[in-house]
Amino acid sequence: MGISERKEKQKAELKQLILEASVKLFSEHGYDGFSMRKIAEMIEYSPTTVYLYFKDKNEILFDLHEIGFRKFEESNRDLLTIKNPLLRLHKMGENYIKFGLENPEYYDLMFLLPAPMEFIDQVNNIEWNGGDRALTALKGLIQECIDKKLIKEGDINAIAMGIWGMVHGLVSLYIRRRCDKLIKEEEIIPTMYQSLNWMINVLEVD
Amino acid sequence: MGISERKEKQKAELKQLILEASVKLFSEHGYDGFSMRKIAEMIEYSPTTVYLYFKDKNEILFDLHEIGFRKFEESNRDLLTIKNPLLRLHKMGENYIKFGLENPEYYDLMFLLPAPMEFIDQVNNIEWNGGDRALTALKGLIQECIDKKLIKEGDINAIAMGIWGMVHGLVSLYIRRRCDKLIKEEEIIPTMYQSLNWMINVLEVD
DNA sequence: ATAATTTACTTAACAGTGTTAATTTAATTG
DNA sequence: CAATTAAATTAACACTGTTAAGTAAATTAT
Repeated sequence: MGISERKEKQKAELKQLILEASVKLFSEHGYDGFSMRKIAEMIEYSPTTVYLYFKDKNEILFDLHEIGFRKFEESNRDLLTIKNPLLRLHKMGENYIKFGLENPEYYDLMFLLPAPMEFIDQVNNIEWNGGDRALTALKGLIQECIDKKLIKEGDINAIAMGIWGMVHGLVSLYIRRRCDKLIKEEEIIPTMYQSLNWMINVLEVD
Repeated sequence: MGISERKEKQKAELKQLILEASVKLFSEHGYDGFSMRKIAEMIEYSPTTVYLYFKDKNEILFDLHEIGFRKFEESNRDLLTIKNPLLRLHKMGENYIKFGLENPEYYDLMFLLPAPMEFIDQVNNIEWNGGDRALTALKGLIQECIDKKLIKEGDINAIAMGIWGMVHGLVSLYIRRRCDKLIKEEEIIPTMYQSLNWMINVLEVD
């Protein structure tokens, strides 16, 4: 059935086209500038056509958030070359901050906006794989540090949430503009890395 | 001029009425359920009347965010009884988390939503006093801890941002539902306090 | 006391949003 | 070539924030 195969391929292509337009629209104009009607306009279809390929706006935002996670994992590939787990942990934190600063729109979607989680709630039997992979990686690395007695012992979950919380907190305070009213412009980003630095230092076993 | 005085008082009263309706609407239904038209309906005026008392929606949200800060400062009054600065720092962190968990809508406005910062940008000669007071208090406390050699030395700004970042990160991951897909429901909140606990412990000088 | 003016508020409208139902157009199958 | 299926569209609903224009009442001036 070559004909139905080609049709499916075409359907997949239009879906891809919608997604690509969405990526462009979202990464350039963020959540506020993002709308179903604008996507339709970009691909030169009527707004309702988009609904033949995606259940709703949240499904598109969920897909975009997954693209963000893949981008994030990509940016973490260079960690594999670092042997020392504590050093790797430090670098992982730096990468996290760097990713957030360089991809604020994706970061927003991955960790700040309600949309992707709302989609997960609506659709059954679906997990938050992106977040799960990230946290699992972090916990594995912390365990390694503890095993090699590089950092002080403690509950893995608490340590992981603490470290994640801190870098996430820094990035999201920055993205949501809670820093620029309190800290001199040119000192914000250096301070963020210094904070991470300080934390890695204090948790290091002497 | 008793007559114009009374008129001004009436104006102030309606402004207050709008604000009270806004508080109720926002704290019960959050940002998504909040609209100018709904406020108008609540106070039984036309939607455009609201614009005679507030420049736009962002001004109302800014005012609400300030109410949130006052509520937060209120909840921190019990800190004054604690003599030991490190203990006070710990308790301040706990209060921060507790406030976020108990007042997620206010927290959203104070630290997560763009609206209040957008208002500050639009209006000239206005500072983010709420955030400024909070960070100043935190930095003062950290300085006290360092002076009394209770915690390891380091750059005050970096330490303050690190601690704030961490508690903010934890609370905002919780509010934006990034925890419940990764951690067992009943373990989330205890883990948050454990994370704080762990951080206070590692930064303590031996 | 009556006319002019200011104040307080409303109606109507614009330009947008997500989404659904009904309808048309095009392609495929019988 | 007709019947059916698939794909896309138009129209509509119920919202949103916000502005311009108009109305009614209260206040001030003559």
